[in-house]
Amino acid sequence: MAKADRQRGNSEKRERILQGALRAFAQNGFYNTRVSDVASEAGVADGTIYLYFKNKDDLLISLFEDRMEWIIDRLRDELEAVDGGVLPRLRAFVQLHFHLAVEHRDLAEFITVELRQSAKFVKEYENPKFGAYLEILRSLIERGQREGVLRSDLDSRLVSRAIFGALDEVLLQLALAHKPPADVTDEAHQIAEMLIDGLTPREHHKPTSTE
Amino acid sequence: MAKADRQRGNSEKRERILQGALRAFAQNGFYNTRVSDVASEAGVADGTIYLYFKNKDDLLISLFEDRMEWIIDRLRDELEAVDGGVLPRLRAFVQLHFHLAVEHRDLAEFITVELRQSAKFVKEYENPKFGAYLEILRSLIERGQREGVLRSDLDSRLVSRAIFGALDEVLLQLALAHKPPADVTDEAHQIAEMLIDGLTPREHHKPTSTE
DNA sequence: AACTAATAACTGAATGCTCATTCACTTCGC
DNA sequence: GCGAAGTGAATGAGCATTCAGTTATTAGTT
Repeated sequence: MAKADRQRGNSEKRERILQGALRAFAQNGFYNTRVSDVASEAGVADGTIYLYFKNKDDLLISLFEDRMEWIIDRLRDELEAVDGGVLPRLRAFVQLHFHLAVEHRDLAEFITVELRQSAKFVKEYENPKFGAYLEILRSLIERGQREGVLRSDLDSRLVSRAIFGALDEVLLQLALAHKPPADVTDEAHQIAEMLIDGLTPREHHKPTSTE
Repeated sequence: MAKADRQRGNSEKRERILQGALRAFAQNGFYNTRVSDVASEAGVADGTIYLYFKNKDDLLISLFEDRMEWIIDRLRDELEAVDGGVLPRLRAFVQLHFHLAVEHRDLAEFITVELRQSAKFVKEYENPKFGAYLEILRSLIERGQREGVLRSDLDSRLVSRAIFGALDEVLLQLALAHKPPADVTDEAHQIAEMLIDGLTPREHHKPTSTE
């Protein structure tokens, strides 16, 4: 059990550091956070961080990877648990997105604020996990299009990006404004209805095929 | 004309610095840009920047104010020139948003990437210009709701944020991907159609009033 | 119009501060 | 008592900001 303990000890400390980094970055942003801030937030010495991460950039990227993976797993699991077709799942997706964020405010602030920056400026980092997130949404939309419950004249990639953007922006407000859960459910509902109405088929969508 | 020349000379240099800052920030982000980078981009000495701006933060904020004001003025002007009701204007708004961004890629990258960061971390800066931008959209939506061409069961503030988010996220991709203008028009069109279909009234929106 | 002086605009090397990162040393687990 | 894990003071690089010195502009005087 020695090995297992070591393992556990190791990754427990790693996790503590990640948690400290999350709190610190969410509060002050990556560039305004000192490595020593993360260290004291995590209750370790400055040097310890370098036993688990190559440098400050690596800490940021690792935090992304780790937390995004967690989010994606939860989303996937909870979506699969939703019975019914594409529309209920889309609604669930929006609700989940918002409620996850409210339950984990630090995480929400971190991701909404740092995602763009980091994607662009942390050299040679492609952010594959964010791609996976979008992919969940995209495949859901494509399925809806194939089944005929969603209009097919829109590009699924484009639409999923637009939806993500809408959610993300509204989220940013929610996270910063400390809104109560009831409001969150309501706002999520409104957004979901708007998006779904925008995506369900209507007569005028195919003016060429008069058949 | 001596006085006028001095004036012109002054603000021309200020503008040169802002332009340099825009290019530099768009390329490398605020935190990865040295003041001396801005200086050389603008063709002035490092010290000169401090004759026009209090410090690096002030330069960032001034750039926001200045460029946002320019954008807002253009949006307002061009929207007023659109005849017809709310729907054509909404469509025009989306097209304008995208085409402005493509014509001014640096500006688009700067705003999409730095807006959130700055809003949150440049102390005591409330970003009133961004509020004015959202307000244009919100008042357009409210008018549509009053006139009955847009559904009234959604909060206009929430919706305008969601729309901004959707546009902004798609824009980010467009700006980074260097897409040709034809694609831009098409993507703008798709987004506009989706949003408008999501916002126009349908029977099921008021299930309580069976009347 | 030429000269002078006063003022404003500009310059960029020097200053000093803020951290990320390292490493000689200590502590822990076995 | 050995190897791994952890520590935190010391190092040094990077960079925002300053300011003594230079150059351009304007106004005043003859």
